[in-house]
Amino acid sequence: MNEQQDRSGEPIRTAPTGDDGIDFTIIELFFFAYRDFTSDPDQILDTYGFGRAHHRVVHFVNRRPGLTVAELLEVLKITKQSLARVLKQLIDTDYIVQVQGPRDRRQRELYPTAKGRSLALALAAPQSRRIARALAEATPGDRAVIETFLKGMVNPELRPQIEDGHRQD
Amino acid sequence: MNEQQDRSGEPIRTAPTGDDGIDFTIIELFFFAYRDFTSDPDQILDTYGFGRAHHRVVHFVNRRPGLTVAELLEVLKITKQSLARVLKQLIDTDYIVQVQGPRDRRQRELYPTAKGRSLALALAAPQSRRIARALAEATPGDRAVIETFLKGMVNPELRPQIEDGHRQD
DNA sequence: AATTTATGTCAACAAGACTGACATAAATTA
DNA sequence: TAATTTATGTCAGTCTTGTTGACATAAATT
Repeated sequence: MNEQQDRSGEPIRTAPTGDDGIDFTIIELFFFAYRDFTSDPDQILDTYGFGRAHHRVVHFVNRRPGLTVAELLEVLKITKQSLARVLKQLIDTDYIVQVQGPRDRRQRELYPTAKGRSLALALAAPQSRRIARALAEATPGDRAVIETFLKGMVNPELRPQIEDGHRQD
Repeated sequence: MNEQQDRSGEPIRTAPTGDDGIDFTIIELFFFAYRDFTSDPDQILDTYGFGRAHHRVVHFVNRRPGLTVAELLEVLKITKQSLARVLKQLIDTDYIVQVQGPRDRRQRELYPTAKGRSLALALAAPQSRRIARALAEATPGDRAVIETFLKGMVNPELRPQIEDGHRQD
């Protein structure tokens, strides 16, 4: 907050130099990469009348079969009202089923049906292909670098949640 | 579309095995990484009464000062009506100025003001810090691996557009 | 002079997030 | 047992950011 307005409104005609120490290259690559990464499943979802929100739900229910509504909300970091609409649709159309929790009967465990599993895989397939293409020339060591980088981008508190070991208790 | 419903509705209680060849690990890491990556600027934007759409506009106008409305639409891949709302706000509040195109006077070249440059840097700073943290243990070679990976995730047609050389014509 | 192009604007709509309020059943606590 | 808390569901309204379609204007091109 320094080189601010004198009497301002003046257009700045030069691009940021890099003296500011901002990593614009990766910031921008990350934006474009993620946008295209999500565009593959978006196209498929369209043909089902579903949106990105449905995708997320189907994805996590498939990855962690039996998670409860509360756990799903925790992972997605959305409100239950937001979840309710899409979850209801997915249940009504037999992609997901609810099972009353065995220990705690207030809980609803969420499971994919065969149809739901199938959809989840269909949505993941082009994303996985895109990743494979991006890794085509990479060595196994490169893969580890990328995973470490991506994990390092996640908020530290959330990292335990995303470990591959999230299913054994 | 095969292992579909018999009389279905049956919950599938097992997680996908990996036999399907889907790269769930990176798919999921990418989701969490991007979400947290965008959460930093989102918080700042809130205090300005701006949203993510404003961020994108401010970012690209700063990165490519003097781009035209049509070029901005092309980069963002949104409609002009979507852009209009947020661009108008940014112009009205003196973050961005329009300059009549010198060659073609129908065009509007977009430039940041000092205020706009300053906002763009403020929004990019925490993202850049997050990236630096994620790269903390990485070697210079690792950085190249990550850039190559991210670029490989972008649709091939768009890659020329995002090259660092996008400013010289 | 007629047409095309770059931009702007009006209106309506949709997805997916939000808040706040209230309902129900089951578990927990006093 | 009675009271409270918890897990889930639902109703209603709002906001941001995307969409389509239609039309207006000025400048460039044919």
